[in-house]
Amino acid sequence: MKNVELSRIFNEMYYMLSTDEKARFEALAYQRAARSIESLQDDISEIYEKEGIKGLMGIPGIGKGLAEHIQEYLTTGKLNKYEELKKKFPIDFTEFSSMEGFGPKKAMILYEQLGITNIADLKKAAEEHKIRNIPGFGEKSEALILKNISMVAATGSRILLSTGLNEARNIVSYLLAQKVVSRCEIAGSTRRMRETVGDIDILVISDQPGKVMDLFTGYKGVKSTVVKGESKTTVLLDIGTTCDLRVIKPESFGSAMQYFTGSKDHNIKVRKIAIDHNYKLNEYGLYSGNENIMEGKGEDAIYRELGMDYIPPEMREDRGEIEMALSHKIPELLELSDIKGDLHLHTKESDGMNTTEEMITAGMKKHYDYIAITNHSKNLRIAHGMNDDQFMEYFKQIDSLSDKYHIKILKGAEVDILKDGSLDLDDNTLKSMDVVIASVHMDTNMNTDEMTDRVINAVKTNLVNILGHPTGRLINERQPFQLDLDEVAKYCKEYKTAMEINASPQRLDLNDENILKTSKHGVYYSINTDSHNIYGYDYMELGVGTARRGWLTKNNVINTMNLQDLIKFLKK
DNA sequence: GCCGTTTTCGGCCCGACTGTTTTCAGTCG
Repeated sequence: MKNVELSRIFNEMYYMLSTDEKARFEALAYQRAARSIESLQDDISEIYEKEGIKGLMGIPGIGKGLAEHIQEYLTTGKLNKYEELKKKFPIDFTEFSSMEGFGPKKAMILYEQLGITNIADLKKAAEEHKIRNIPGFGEKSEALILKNISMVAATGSRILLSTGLNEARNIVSYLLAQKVVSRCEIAGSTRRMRETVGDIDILVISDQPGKVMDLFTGYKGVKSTVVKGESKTTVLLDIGTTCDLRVIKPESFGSAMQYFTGSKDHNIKVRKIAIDHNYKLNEYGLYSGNENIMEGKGEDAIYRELGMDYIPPEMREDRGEIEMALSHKIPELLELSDIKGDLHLHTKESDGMNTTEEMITAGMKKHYDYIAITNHSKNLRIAHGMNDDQFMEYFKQIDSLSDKYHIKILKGAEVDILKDGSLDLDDNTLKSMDVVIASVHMDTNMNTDEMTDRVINAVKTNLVNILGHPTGRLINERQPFQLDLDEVAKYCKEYKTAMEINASPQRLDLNDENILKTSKHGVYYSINTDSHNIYGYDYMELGVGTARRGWLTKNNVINTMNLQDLIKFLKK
């Protein structure tokens, strides 16, 4: 996959071009292209092979010029313009970009004056006090450079949504408990339920901004303070991400929520629509001349005033939702409260931590109508997978528990899809179950054709109700399998196999992009937590958030059905 | 370099914070 390389190269070209004021818009074009390619799910070389230059130009932010650059890189392995720029600026901009407060202009000045090309050089020069004498720099910026270099080590990559969401909620509770804020809300990518969080955004209303900021920087999870002002303060948290707190005036709260929820691309487009309506939209309000016509109103009023449907935060990524809102076609998205059961759970019998009864009791606390116990099959020895006899024996135990609890317990398995696409248990065993999840766990290094055939063969057994974590990816840890999801989705639709939206924090698989892609085929989904203990049930909200990012309504999701309809669906 | 219901040129979001300045440039989101 050349996507990562290309987005890194374009990003570096953005920095190099940014050093020249005349080229700043060209630079921005490279940055947009880098972001676009980074978020692209499909392999860019495949797009080029299938559709050529035209296909590349279909990617947002890629025009003729950049498409030709991509073509050059894909066919020759090099990009001339990049090599030329690199000769002129032998600076490691990619490394510098991980450093706060140090952009292309400063990097350029220090390269010209001191020959600094990377963070190690920069650290040495700062320690030797060579930077304070450069015009435009001083003692403070020298100290800040050293501080920010030490923070590069402390700040990891983007953290998982579950981590960010928990910490954001902790901070909100902490601030509300201090009685100096009258309102406190999470914004940013956490509110949009992005699978990873780069920084946490929190907005408050308070008439004592100074006090709020003092309390905030004193929060127990704060490692250090990055910037501190009356309206905005940024801290670095122990969990390895930064958190911005903004104090907002009550009359601007709605527009601030809209503004700071983002995404950036979504906001830029909404703001252009505001301009078309002769308004000016910013974080303080929607202005007609000098009058804020949104004063005191919620963010939904902004969308309505611009002739749009309200757009739920999870959809705000500029992936077509603005056009949908303008034509009043925003779907009624699935809600957490629509979920009537969890269909992927493990117990002590395979690799779970809790007993069957403990898992049942925990499921009842969620007020579910049904749950499915789905332990691993024998192929997965490391997870104590069970063989046919063990499953049949175990199901007797479940039957004996069924009368004791007022919740339907569905008997199932998470059966391995073996290398050739066959399933790891006898057909008769599988036929006796209420729910069969089939997943790939081993032999994952196959090419696209092999893996696609393997998964399709499993679906074609007509014994599979749910395709478990379809791409196998682990966020920040493991790449997805090479798999043609369009082909797989077609067969899932034909054989009434739901695709799983696995809600475990490090999986979220299918992800939003893949849901958008596969839902075109009219396929069903099942949102499951894959819980290995009683606490795992809480991850359902992450799965629902991901489904909402994929624009799903409750009609697409089988575990919103009542028990009767679900059983009918599972019988095919 | 991209883009288009202002469409092949002329725009490209805009305000807060910081440090080095004495009125502003750089960076960030």
